Amino acid sequence: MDLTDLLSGLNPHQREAVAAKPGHYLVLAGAGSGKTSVLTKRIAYLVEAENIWPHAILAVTFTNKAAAEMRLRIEQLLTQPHRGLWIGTFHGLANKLLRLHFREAGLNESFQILDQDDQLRMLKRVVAEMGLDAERFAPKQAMWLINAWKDEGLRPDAIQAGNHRQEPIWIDIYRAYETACRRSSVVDFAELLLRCQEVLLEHPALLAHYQNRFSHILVDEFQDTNTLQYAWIRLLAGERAQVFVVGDDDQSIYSWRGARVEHMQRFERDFPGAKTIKLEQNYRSTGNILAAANALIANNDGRMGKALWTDAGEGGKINVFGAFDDQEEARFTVEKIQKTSDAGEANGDLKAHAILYRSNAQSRLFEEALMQKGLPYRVYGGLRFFERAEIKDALSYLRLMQNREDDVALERAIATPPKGIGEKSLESLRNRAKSGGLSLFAAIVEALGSSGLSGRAKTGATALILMLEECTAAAREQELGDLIDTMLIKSGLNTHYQRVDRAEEGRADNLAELVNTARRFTPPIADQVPGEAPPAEQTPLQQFLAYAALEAGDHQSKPWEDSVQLMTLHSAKGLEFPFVYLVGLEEGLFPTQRASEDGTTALEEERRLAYVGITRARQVLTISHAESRRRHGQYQLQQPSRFIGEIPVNLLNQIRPKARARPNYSSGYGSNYGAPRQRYGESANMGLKLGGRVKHQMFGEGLLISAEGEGAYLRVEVKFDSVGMKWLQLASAGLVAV
DNA sequence: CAGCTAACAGTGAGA
DNA sequence: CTGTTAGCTG
Repeated sequence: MDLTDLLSGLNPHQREAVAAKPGHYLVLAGAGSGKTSVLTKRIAYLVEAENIWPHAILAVTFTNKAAAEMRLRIEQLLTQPHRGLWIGTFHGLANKLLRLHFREAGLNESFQILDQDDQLRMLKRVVAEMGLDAERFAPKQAMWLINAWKDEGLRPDAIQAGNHRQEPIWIDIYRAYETACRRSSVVDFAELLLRCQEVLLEHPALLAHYQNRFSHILVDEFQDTNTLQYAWIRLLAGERAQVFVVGDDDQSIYSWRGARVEHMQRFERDFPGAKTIKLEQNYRSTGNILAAANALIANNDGRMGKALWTDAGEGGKINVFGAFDDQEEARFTVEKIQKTSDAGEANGDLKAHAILYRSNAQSRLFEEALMQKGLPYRVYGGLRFFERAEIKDALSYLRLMQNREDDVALERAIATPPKGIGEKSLESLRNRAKSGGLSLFAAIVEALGSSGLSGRAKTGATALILMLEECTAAAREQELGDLIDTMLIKSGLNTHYQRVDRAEEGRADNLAELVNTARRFTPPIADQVPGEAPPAEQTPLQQFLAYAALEAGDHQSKPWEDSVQLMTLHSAKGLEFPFVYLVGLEEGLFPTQRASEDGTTALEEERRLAYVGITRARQVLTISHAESRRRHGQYQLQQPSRFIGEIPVNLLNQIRPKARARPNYSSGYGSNYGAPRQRYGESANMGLKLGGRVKHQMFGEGLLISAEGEGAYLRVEVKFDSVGMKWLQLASAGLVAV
């Protein structure tokens, strides 16, 4: 592709970013502003116009999906082969580096990657082996702490040096976990990055090599980088590389995962001479939707500042529907989808509709309503292919073929299919391993030699060892797919899951699908840089295992189908839909109770989440809330979310359920002469105010605690001096202010 | 070892 | 209320 093609069709700001002069750049890219396009064209521009060698470019993303998309688009843009160009996720690239330099990193050549489930199992064992009470020292919390520490780049000793508020025992758990991982030759996700960082710091020659190699580093979704990832970028960049990052501080919704939006503000300081380019023209949504998004996010402090605009016209207003309860909300939403779809507005296209909610639990009612109407739908979330139990069982055997020391895999293999090695035998084996500082596998071998196992367990253990030997031998002769097939038969997994498989679970099918996936699997091509030693050969099995760990597969089991899309706001980030239904906008739900209690920072992240939700919509945005909702089994009265109130009323189109007279809550503005400007959800309150004293004919005097609902439905909670808390229907309670 | 029952928790999820 | 898990029983 030639240069003019590359730059044509770009707006001035996009062009400025794509064809930027040498230097560091922070591209502040609003939702729908053509961010991915700018990033990929920047890379193409560097190669085609600036004659930068592809192998001098490093592009980092957070998800495999983003990396794959970028790779594809670059292939289309470049005229020359892009071999040597490193595009990948932080973890994928760290894995690549560690495989190349496993010796320097102090790792076994066939080290395996632990996913979250493996990590938790590992920690359960560590906590148990330390003789700690798993109630008080919950492995889950240990996992959370350890990951948070690693994300901050902290090893156990460094934590002790600094000040932290955790009991020292957690650090001991961290230390014991590290020992266990080292003994098993396994690394968790955070470890990939941390170890990578350390190996570069400890080997100046290696660091210099990569700093020399990469003259250009590009980062996508920069607002999501955690401390370690940012440090990694700075380290690799060194003094020489030009760094080009793209992000949106208003879409930072992962602080709970360690992401630090502050990196955006720090960028100009840490990378001297860095320039900021703002992309504010939006190519996705109508004007009203953008106006709503801008108004909402303006309530956050400390933003870098950015306002989306479009030349595409205003579009319709934002629909707001206040349902009587959660079921009505679901019914309404589904009916609206059906109507829109039938009316041809959406071309009968169901996948043009997305129902977005704050938490996964909310999907149920919508699923039920969709099912009732016979509309196909797809729910994002849940287990992914490589996370399914039967797949993880199979992967455990494969991991053992590569690395017998992999204790997590071995425990899993011992458990399924059952081998007569019960909890008692396992316990003695674990003890043997612990006291001897051995891996579990070594402990089994030793126990067999010294007749440390009883009859049935002995038979099972011998069979397992033999089976692994046979499979390992087969691995030398067979193709990956056949090899997995062989393993599934020899391990008894096939028979086991054919027997255990219940209708609809399709576990046996999944195992067959694993074989298919392996047959289709093409290992990534090792990029050989001219004048450098070829990278060490990895077996296809090893590469497949790394792939399975790093790319857990699609979230939904059913493939492509025209269906309504259901997902959380978090997983909607980066997507867009013509028709978006933002549901459950209620205080306590969105923003969550927790966020409201935690204060401004947490609330602002919720607001950014709402901003992400609004900006997913291309044509029509419908927001809904229910006045009453079943939560944890009981009906609770809900107030509309403050976020609805933050959208100017003139952008809203109030929808009222038919056949039921309902108060008109947004018309207070104007008709209610002299009243203070009303926000959505507020209503006149007969001189009563929250926190004030009130009097009831029967209950006497009390304190007005809270109010929910609207107009005729307005209910108040009063703490009476004599009878305690009561909920009252304001219209009929006859309360008077004292 | 598998299947059942009781107890419990209940925000989000990338690699 | 519901889905998950730990622990017990057959």
